[in-house]
Amino acid sequence: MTSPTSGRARQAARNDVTILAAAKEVFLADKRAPVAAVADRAGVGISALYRRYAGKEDLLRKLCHDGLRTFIDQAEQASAAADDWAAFETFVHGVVDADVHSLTVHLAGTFTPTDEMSADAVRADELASALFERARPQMRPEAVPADLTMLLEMCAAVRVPDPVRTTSLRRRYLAMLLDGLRAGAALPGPAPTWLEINWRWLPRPDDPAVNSRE
Amino acid sequence: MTSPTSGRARQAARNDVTILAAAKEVFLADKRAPVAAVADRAGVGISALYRRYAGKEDLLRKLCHDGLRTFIDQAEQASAAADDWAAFETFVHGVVDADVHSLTVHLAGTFTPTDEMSADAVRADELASALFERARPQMRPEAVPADLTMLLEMCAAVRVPDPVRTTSLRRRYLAMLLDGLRAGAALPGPAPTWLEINWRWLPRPDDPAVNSRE
DNA sequence: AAGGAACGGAATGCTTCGTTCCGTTCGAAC
DNA sequence: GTTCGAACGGAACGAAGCATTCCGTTCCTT
Repeated sequence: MTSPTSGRARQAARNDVTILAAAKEVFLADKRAPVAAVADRAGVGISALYRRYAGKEDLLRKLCHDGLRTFIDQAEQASAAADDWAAFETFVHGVVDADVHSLTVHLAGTFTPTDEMSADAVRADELASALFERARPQMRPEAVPADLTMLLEMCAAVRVPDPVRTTSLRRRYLAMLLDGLRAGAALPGPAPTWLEINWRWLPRPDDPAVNSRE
Repeated sequence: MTSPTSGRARQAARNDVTILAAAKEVFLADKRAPVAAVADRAGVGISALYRRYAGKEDLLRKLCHDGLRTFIDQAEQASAAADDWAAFETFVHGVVDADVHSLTVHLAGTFTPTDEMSADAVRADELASALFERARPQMRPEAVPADLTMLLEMCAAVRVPDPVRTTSLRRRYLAMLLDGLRAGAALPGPAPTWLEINWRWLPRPDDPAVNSRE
């Protein structure tokens, strides 16, 4: 009962992860993709999906929350490293490789977050900031934790049709960014504010011109 | 006749640029925005728009081509600088500030390009590569011209609701990227190929899972 | 005063998509 | 072997969104 090794229940359990994986792929490629695309990608019917989730928003929320948890896991694991810069680098690599940023940030605004998600978001922020602060002595002086979000955003923008190459290329440009984060002349302009970083999560002020709908 | 300073014709001429500017703003924020959003932003009716363009695709094409020409202009102007790195930096700054990259790359695939556009695209590529090669001696050895496209892509990913701040923040991260482009340890993985850079322009192979529809 | 270029915006028809519904399948229990 | 029902597949439905068209109005121009 707890672990059916065959039969219908087993297949259903397998579908649980298949659907989630398909959803991740599909919505990573296009956050406005139709639900049917997820079912197609998973090789199941639409009803298999609606049996598990109350609606599209529910699925999106689940996906995003999972991403947030992965983010937290990566941060906690990386925190164990003794070397400050190595801990930071391990963390960032983990987040970029898992494409967690797209999941948590690009999907923002497509659903209303639960209280638990908000709490996790705060915790994720704390962990990431702590990691950042540890590595900060080795960075240029104007760097702030909010920069991390933007760096991740920039890495997420690197995308080619082949997922493997996407990961590889992201590593390439992440290396450049981290080198750029460490040294060089003074950066122009003020650092990003908390509001600028988190605007996607804010309640929609019905400003169609400013709120990107992509 | 050639330059009416008042009256209806004058207003119409003004609308020409107003509509184009509105379209730029709107499609920059959301490449899948409805045509009506452009008219609203421009403060005109829909017919004012359809009087000027045969359809949405026509408008998109015009917008993208204008962006391409701006790109070429920036490259030609920057080429005049004597210092190789300064020329490259001026060029990149110009392109990033004008948000030309979004126009030319993010809009790719939303219309079928004209022959003239294709020719301009080749020319743009040549100019940019030439600028890149001039500055290359001051870069890390693995850097290739295709990296430039990716750097611009990454800068374009930096976006906050306020356009002014967006420009400012892009400058901030562009500075980091350029510092990262100049020195540091070896970059991981192979450089991007031409195909990886230009896949958005290729004819759609009807692969909904790979082709992002955003 | 007439004519018409330019326009505003409602109306139209089509496409896309989320969700529901119903008939089918097939492992499990007896 | 037969029955029961959880899990499905996928067509059908209805709501929205959107590109484009159409028609009545405005107001320069002559």
